[in-house]
Amino acid sequence: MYGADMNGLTDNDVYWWRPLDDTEPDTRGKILFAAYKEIHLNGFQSASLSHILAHTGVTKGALYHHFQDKTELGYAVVDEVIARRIHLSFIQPFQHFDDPIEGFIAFIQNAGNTFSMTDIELGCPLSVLAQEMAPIDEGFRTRLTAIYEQWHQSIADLLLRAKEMGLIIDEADPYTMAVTMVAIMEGALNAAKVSQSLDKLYLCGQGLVQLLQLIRK
Amino acid sequence: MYGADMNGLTDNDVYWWRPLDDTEPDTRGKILFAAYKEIHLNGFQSASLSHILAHTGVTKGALYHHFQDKTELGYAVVDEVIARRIHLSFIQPFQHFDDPIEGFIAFIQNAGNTFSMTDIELGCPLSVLAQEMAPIDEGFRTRLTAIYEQWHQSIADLLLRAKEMGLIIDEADPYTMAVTMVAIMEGALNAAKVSQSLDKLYLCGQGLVQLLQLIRK
DNA sequence: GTTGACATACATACCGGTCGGTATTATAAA
DNA sequence: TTTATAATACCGACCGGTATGTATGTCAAC
Repeated sequence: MYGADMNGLTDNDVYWWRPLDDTEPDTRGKILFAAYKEIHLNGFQSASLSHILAHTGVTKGALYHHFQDKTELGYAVVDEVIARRIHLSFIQPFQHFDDPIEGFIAFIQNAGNTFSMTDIELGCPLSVLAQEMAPIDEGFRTRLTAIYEQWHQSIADLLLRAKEMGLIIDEADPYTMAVTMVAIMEGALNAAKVSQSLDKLYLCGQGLVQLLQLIRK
Repeated sequence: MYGADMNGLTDNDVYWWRPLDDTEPDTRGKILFAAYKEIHLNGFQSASLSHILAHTGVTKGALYHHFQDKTELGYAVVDEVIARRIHLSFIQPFQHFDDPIEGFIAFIQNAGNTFSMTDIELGCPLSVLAQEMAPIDEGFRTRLTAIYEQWHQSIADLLLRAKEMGLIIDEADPYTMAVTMVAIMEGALNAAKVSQSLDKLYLCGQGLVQLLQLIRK
């Protein structure tokens, strides 16, 4: 869902949101993206600054010039990389469907193709960080909660539109369904990650589509 | 769902499956349970053997007498603590419902009461370990996959029984629905953990109950 | 007197973080 | 246009602390 080529962005440029000319060294950006990958693979606590530096060729002095400490680097990864990826892959696309339910179903059915195997192996970075850091660092927790809330709200908005168009049954509460559907998507990615295959992801996709069809009028 | 007093077991004895007399020192068991708690809180990689030893009063020599290394200790925690907790809380109860669907719904509606705040804060230990270790250690991954597979299968069995009893619609495939429903339960716990409240858990519970009622005949 | 169940002291490696120094660029007075 | 000054960007050796893991010793039981 935040696949390697989604939205025309690749792993190497998805985190840029301001134009850069070639001469600009952009040490900060290099650190940020290397940190994102290291954290995605190892989690925040086990992420090694030495590894990040080794992968970038940047020195420790440069890192501590741009970031106060490891925690602030982690916060920056959440704010500037993860939040943006989730927004681009899961929030923005849902705002432009003509038929909300049809669009949602098509999105889910297409989702399986948008994943690289790396995505499956490493799972959703939002979920990974949330599981690890939510209980032990309030700064991470509030940031991650805000991202989830945006996600829930965007799906709820979509279902509300569907309801106003008379497309879904009255018993389906948009926000309740939105939270449930996000849970399915995250649970699906988790299951795929553990089993290291797409099978469980497809099954959850089918289950989610079936849920959408069941609440359809 | 693996709440503090679930199945009449508490955090302090849920991991015992063989009787012990009072004189038996059971150093291994003490290490095992302390390691479980440390791993549940910090994850495996950040779990500190020194912390575990400090909490138990056991020495390093004893630890390395009973376990080859940290990884083997982690495997033992999965095999002997986590697998058992999941089985007791999520698998065993589902095998004794007279009416599968009614029993399932009652289980979900009651689930909110069985959680302690610690459960919410720390999340599902199965999910936590899976997210962290699946991509980087095959021994963990296979063990955790096996637990998930049992869980999926037990729900699928329940839904198959329901189908044979003519309780659910033909379009509902038991295994597909089972995987989806486990995804909802895990996603729900994750959402509750991040938001540090039961609200999202209840919403997902409602969503799951609604799904069950929609596939009902 | 051999084995199992520990206890203690130590070895080694890596961790995040600091700090004095330097190269480059920007600003602006002379 | 030159030159003084200041801020920014970066370098890398070093530090204290903690991590896992090991080597050796003790001691009770059979």
